[in-house]
Amino acid sequence: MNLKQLSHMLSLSQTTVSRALNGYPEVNEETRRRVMDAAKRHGYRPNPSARRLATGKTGMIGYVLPTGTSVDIDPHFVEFLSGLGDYARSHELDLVLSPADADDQETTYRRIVANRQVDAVYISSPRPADRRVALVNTLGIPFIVHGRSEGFDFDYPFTDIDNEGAFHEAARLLVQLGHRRLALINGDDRETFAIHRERGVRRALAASGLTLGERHVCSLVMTEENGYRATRRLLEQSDAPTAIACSSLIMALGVVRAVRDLGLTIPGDLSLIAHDDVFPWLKPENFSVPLSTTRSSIRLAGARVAERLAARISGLEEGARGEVWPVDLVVRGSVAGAPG
Amino acid sequence: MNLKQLSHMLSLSQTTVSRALNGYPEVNEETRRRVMDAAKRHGYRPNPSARRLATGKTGMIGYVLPTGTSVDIDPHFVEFLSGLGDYARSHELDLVLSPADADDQETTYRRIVANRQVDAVYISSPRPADRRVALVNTLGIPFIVHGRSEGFDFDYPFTDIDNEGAFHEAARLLVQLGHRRLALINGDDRETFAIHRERGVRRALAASGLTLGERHVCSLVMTEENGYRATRRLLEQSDAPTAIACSSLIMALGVVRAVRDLGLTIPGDLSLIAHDDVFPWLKPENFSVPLSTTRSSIRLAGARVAERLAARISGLEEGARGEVWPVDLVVRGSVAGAPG
DNA sequence: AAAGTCTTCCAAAGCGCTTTGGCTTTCATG
DNA sequence: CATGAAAGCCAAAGCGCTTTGGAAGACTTT
Repeated sequence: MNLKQLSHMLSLSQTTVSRALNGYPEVNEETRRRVMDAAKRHGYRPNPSARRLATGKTGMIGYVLPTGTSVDIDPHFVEFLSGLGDYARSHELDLVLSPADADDQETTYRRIVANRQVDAVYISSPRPADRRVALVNTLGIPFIVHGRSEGFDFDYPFTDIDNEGAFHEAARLLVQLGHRRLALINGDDRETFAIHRERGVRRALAASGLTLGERHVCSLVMTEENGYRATRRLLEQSDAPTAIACSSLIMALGVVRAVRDLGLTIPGDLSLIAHDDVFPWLKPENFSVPLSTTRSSIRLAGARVAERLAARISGLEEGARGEVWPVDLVVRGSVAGAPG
Repeated sequence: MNLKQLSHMLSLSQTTVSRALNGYPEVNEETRRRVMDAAKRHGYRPNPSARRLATGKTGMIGYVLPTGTSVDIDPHFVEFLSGLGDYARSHELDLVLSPADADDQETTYRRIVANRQVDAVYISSPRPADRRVALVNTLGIPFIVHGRSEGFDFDYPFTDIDNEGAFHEAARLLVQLGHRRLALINGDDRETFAIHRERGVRRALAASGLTLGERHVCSLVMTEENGYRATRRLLEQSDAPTAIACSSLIMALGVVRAVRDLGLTIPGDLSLIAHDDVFPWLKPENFSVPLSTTRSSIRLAGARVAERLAARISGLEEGARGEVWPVDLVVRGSVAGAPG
């Protein structure tokens, strides 16, 4: 059932039927009702391919997925996706993932924009002066950045959490508890979130005349194994830290294992605070010693990004407003006063 | 730059240019070269929207993503996606995720098929007599099932791993080591993979005249917390098992925690084998006691599914061939002879 | 009553591609 | 030298929708 057939059986022109269906004003309400009715009864659904060709609108949002045999997709992605999908579903938006060589995403961005394959895109895990952000900005496609980039001479819309504030609070708490030697087990420090977190820790330490030693900060891909290694390295050095701030729950698993392997205890020998993006399958309160966390649901962020993308597509949102969500500090058993 | 312009500057018809570009035989090789050349030089890329309208082909594969505020996407998904994306990238295929109400995916399947939004779809985490499989089968869109459904009067193409064989081997090993009371901590037993795994364990036990007690099998969503709870329940009952087969590495984290909480040790008091889908961020050899596993890369499965989908789209693959991959049993420190 | 203004509808022109059906030209064949 | 086939090319008809530029009729206004 296509427009032609439908309009024929209504003895109306395609124009009128199209307009009736798309809510244009210049059609009699009575007629509109008839059209709507017939459309529903015959299960008419406009052919999206035809519509896109005519309008350029696709009803899809895009994401360029960095891939490669040695490239792993972050498990956070799936949680973000849950939220995004949740919103997208209720608005009949589809998400198209365009896999790209992790080292050459530009080609893919250009392609999906040139081809009008999606109405908007989002960018995640941005780095300072991220080329993708600059690119989509000049390409002129609506977009939202999940996280933040920095160092541009233009503004852009983003949704981020207050990583600096979160880690500032976490570090401040640890300092208040008497810790003097803090360490930071961070994610890849080429990404902005990691930079912000480090900044937060440093700022809290500086406020008490302390510093974050070179050898007390590790920046690694967030795996359990890296959490373990980093912790071993930290705790086996001469001025071992008495408290660790950790960028991920998964790494925290490794931290806990390392501490145990060394015959130490949490929080007796080491206090630990990790960032929790809220996974349904791994909860900080269920760690052998309940883990203190800075918490922010990445899933909610996904829903929010989808919402903003939809708003930008339909012209309801404009400008370059960046929003920064506060992060909760949840104190549990893994922190205590500094030993000794 | 569109076809019209390109053909105009080549003083050729759109027909010829189109055919030259698409590799049709009825065009002079010399001409084809000229066309190809000009196309490349001017960066001509056929407009996909127009092409889809004309051909019906989209260059996209689809996945209906079950969503809902209380629906969590499985973290395995991201690994599968890595593999899928990896293959898709090298073949210029995009993946469109269509979020659907988890309780009504049919509408969405019908929509994407009716609208010709994708060339093929895949289905994951199938259940016995899964309605989605029956649906796409009747809808006539090319598809591959990742995993298996059962109980149909038709065959369908799938790629699955030998879950039954894997858990059969695992259980057999445990029995050989003298264990008489095995338990199974399984995933959601409405899904085929869980049923197959249970079957594998039962078969191995039966071969030695043993059985899997009702109270020795747990079917739960695969979270750390559920792994913990199941283990507590199992080990605190009168005829506690001396060995556990576990369906996921994430649950195994909970198993280990519960064992520790109870003051027991692995493998002294309890032997443990878990299934490993191979996550880059959590490795069985890094468990406090290296974990024995049945291993199969879900990422490779993703790549394979993409490959088969591409083959079906282009007509290279037909029929309903199901393929079942063997699973490796990797023995590490977490298994030992039965205590006592 | 003439002139303007809405209201409501339509024919037809795209959107950019593929494909059908045919038309030349060339060339081997009898 | 006529003939048939093969090679190489093209005009035009879709694909199914939106949108432009009217046009007819009803209704006010002067």
